[in-house]
Amino acid sequence: MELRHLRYFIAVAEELSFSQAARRLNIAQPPLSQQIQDLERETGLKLFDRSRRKIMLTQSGKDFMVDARNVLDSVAQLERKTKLRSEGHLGRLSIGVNMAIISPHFFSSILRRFRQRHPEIDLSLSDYLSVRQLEGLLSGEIDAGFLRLPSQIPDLIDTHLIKRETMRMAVPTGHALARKKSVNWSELKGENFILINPDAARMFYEGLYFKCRMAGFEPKVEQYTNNLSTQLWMVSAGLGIAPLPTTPNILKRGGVTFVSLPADAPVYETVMAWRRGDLSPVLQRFVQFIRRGE
Amino acid sequence: MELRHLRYFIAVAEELSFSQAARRLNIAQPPLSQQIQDLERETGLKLFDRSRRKIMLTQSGKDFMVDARNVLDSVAQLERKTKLRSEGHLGRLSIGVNMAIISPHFFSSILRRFRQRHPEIDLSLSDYLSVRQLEGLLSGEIDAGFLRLPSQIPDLIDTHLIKRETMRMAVPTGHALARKKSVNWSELKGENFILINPDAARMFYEGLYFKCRMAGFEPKVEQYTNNLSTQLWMVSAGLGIAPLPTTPNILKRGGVTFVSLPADAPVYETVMAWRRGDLSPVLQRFVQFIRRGE
DNA sequence: TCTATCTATATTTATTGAGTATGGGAGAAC
DNA sequence: GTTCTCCCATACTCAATAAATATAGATAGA
Repeated sequence: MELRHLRYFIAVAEELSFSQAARRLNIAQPPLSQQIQDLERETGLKLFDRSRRKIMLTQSGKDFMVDARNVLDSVAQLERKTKLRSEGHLGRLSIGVNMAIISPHFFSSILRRFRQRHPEIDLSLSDYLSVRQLEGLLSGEIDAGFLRLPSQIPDLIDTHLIKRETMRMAVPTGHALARKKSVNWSELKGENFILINPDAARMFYEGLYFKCRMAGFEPKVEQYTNNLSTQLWMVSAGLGIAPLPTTPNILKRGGVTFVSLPADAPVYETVMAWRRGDLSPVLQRFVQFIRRGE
Repeated sequence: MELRHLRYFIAVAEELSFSQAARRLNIAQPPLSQQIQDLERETGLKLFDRSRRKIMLTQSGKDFMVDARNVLDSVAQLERKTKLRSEGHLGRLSIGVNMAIISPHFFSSILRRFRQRHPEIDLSLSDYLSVRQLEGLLSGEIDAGFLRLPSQIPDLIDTHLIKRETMRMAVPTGHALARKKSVNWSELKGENFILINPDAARMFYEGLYFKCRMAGFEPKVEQYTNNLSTQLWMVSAGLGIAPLPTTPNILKRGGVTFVSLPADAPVYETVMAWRRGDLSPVLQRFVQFIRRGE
């Protein structure tokens, strides 16, 4: 039994005429008669009563029509949903985001508008560190990620720049450096550095280490922390200084002063990343949506 | 999109191997690859990830599989129900019955056993007079009827004999004829006949009229009634005599005596009737069921 | 590096669905 | 009653396409 049989049957059942149905189906009448006969033979049911001039559905025919319609409806739904899927209007999208580096306002605004535009796309969010997101992308766990770009990034990842920030130094307000607008690399010699845990962020400090070494010293790390908040708290407590991007989320804090670094300071790049060559229509939509800044 | 595409797709998705799926489908591997490619082109979706040795379903593929299964399930259900229908195990059967002439015990016993044997067949019952049932059969209102056979029956009706009864005469107990075991036709001359309304039963009295005329008189009709009960009541009240079948449902009644008629008395034939050539599998089952006396 | 295995491509074959021509039967028109 | 018309069925041909065969390319494992 093929869909053709069911489509032809429904046409004849609705028109109650072979020739009329054939016209509607854009085929000649004889093959239509043939197919219906094949169907009747295959099902073992007499579907039509052709004894009179105007053909009639038998009871078997009426019963069969209910189930046949059911099949054709499910096919129509399959085709409808398939079209939506292929156009990226329907599907699922798993997004990773490092909430420590993305403005919640910016991010929720994006998601709100995207959900509004594409209500049929299921979004699932995960708060992951940047490195974890890259793993997640490669393993297929997430489809897109908002993360801070490490110095070198896998060849299999494509990115779109969201924000580019230069590095500044957070110093305790009472500290000698706090009185200056900007400092040279060499002036940082001997200072205690408070850095984010190297597991999560080592790669982000590579540029810093390089500059310091060029200036003739090795940065002295006083303490590693897990997050920006603790990092800033430690600075304000006078435990040391911390390199930070221009606009961290937790910006204002008593006892902390931000000092500019030379123009060749490392940059923080916040990007949206996804698997290079991932053709998922939903992802395409999302990337396009972000790229256009909608 | 054809069912073939979906069936092939499901096979590959389940086996996660083209060659394995091809073996299962009893086709060669190249046409299977072809069909899947056609499907991917038609849907605009990349359904499989063939980049590695072991192929994988893409997310689109997984989503598509849900709906494809849905379609194939509805087809399977159609085929299952169609098979049951063609074998007469599933369907509807509209039955007419003249409860005045059918033993309720006999009839309900039949229906109970048939329903037990064929729980998927919907039975609908209508209590109709015999003539009305014949109309109902011809119009398609009912599919089978239990009725008393008129003298001549349409050519388009097939019947199966349920019960054959000879005619007896019900007379008031005090009546002169009541003392006799049997009476001749000529002895009925001058008697008042109480008959069932001719609209419903005229044809059943044709044989009686014929015999009376042969015996040289025209039956004198005292009264027409609607049902056997009234008919018997009138006899017991002494208003006249009434021709009745051997075993009417309301048999015993005070003041009424049954007297035999000659051997050539008309017979009452209770039959099951259906449209000649009606191939409805459910009806076939029912007819067979009754014929076999199951 | 070689082999085995799996999928894709190219080409041929066979099946079958659709088209054309025609016949028969049932109402409708005359 | 006869003819006409419309509609479905049958017989046969043609064309589209699914499947088969042969083969190439790729990848993992020996």
